[in-house]
Amino acid sequence: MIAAELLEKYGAVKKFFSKNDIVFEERSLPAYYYQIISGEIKMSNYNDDGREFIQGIFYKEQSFGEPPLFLNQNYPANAIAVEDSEILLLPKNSFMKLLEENAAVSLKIIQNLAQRLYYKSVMAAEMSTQEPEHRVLKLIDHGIAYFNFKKDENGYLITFTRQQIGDLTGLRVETVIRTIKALEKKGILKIINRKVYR
Amino acid sequence: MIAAELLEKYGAVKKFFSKNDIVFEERSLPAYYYQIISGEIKMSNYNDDGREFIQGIFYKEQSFGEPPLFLNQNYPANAIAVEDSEILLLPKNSFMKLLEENAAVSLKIIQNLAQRLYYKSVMAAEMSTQEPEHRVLKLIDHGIAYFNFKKDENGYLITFTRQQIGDLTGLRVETVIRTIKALEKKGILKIINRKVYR
DNA sequence: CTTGTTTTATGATTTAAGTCATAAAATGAA
DNA sequence: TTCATTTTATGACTTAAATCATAAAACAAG
Repeated sequence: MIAAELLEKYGAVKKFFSKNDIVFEERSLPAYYYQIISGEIKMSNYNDDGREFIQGIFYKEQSFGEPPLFLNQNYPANAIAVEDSEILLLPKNSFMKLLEENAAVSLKIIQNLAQRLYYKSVMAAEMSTQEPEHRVLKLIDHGIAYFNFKKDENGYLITFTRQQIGDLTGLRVETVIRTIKALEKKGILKIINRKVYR
Repeated sequence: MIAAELLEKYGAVKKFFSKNDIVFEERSLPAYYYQIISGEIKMSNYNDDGREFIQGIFYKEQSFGEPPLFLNQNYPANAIAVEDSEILLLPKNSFMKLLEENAAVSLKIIQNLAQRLYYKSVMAAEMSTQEPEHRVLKLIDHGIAYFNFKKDENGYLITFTRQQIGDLTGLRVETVIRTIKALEKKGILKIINRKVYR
């Protein structure tokens, strides 16, 4: 996350996206640095038969879509507003200038990319083991650490839908539903009127 | 990749690893920046029942293991020499100093992390679609672009074993063997005395 | 308040990849 | 050169998750 004032100083503009609006599309070329002011953005792919895979979900103060921007490569996924969102857009050239002139920001970017790479590594290993219970739990535990899940008297409320969990772990909804029930039976999760707690 | 002279100027030392030597272990804390001079290093996880998942394979001039270094987190995987290798090791503090004093290096690091994140994103989407042919082909095509596969009159020679392809894609050897045969039958790959060409 | 859509839920069935067994080539070490 | 190990290969069988069908509850929009 880069301070909003700094981004604006270099010419970033605020843009509003309604729920389900497309921020950028797979295979298009990056032109901006994106940082969320408010709302929720998901990055996802659709495979040939329309099945979705969610690369990640991003919330306020988080940036997304930098890798292809730095590499001059096409986006490997779509970015879509999950709910009404405000995003700061900074054109690539201005962003690179900002980086050059503010050394501390580079380290922030590095740490952010490192964090995302770490998540991908952990999830990749987990997804390859093929055990739904493992996959779902790892995702949930990662979510607690890095998404904005809130804790109350029942534990952390997992704000992902079963469908989203499926799209993030490569499992089908039915499998996720059954897996979550199995985890509840084992006492690892709680289900309180359909909401999942950990 | 950072110039060897620059690394040495900051105190990097050359270390030799024999085939199958461990460079670092999962769950240990990072202490060095690693850059390969010669040889081949794989990063991989072993799940509860001993099954391996290869996060990546790295060759000369490439660095590996930076994300946990930047995050002060435990390594999520092991690094093992696939063959005899020489590696430059630079202690974390010196590495951070090098970064501070050499702005251009930060951008290199960013681009390198971006590249790896890009690969992970593409493979994650591919692995979740569950189609072995897709997974294997994506891996091979990525390998052609970023690993050192050599082209000859038959096309690019894929220097991964079936087992490695399996460990990189989350498939079993038998499935990889059958998948490669199927891809050959479709004319997408060539098999010339057991070697795979693309 | 009603209606359409999304989310959660469950049972029955299918299927593709995993597992198991076994072996021939190829490779490498002694 | 021989022997052990790794890699590639194939067939038979099993199994776990996907698929298909169907529905109730929850939620959102008009």
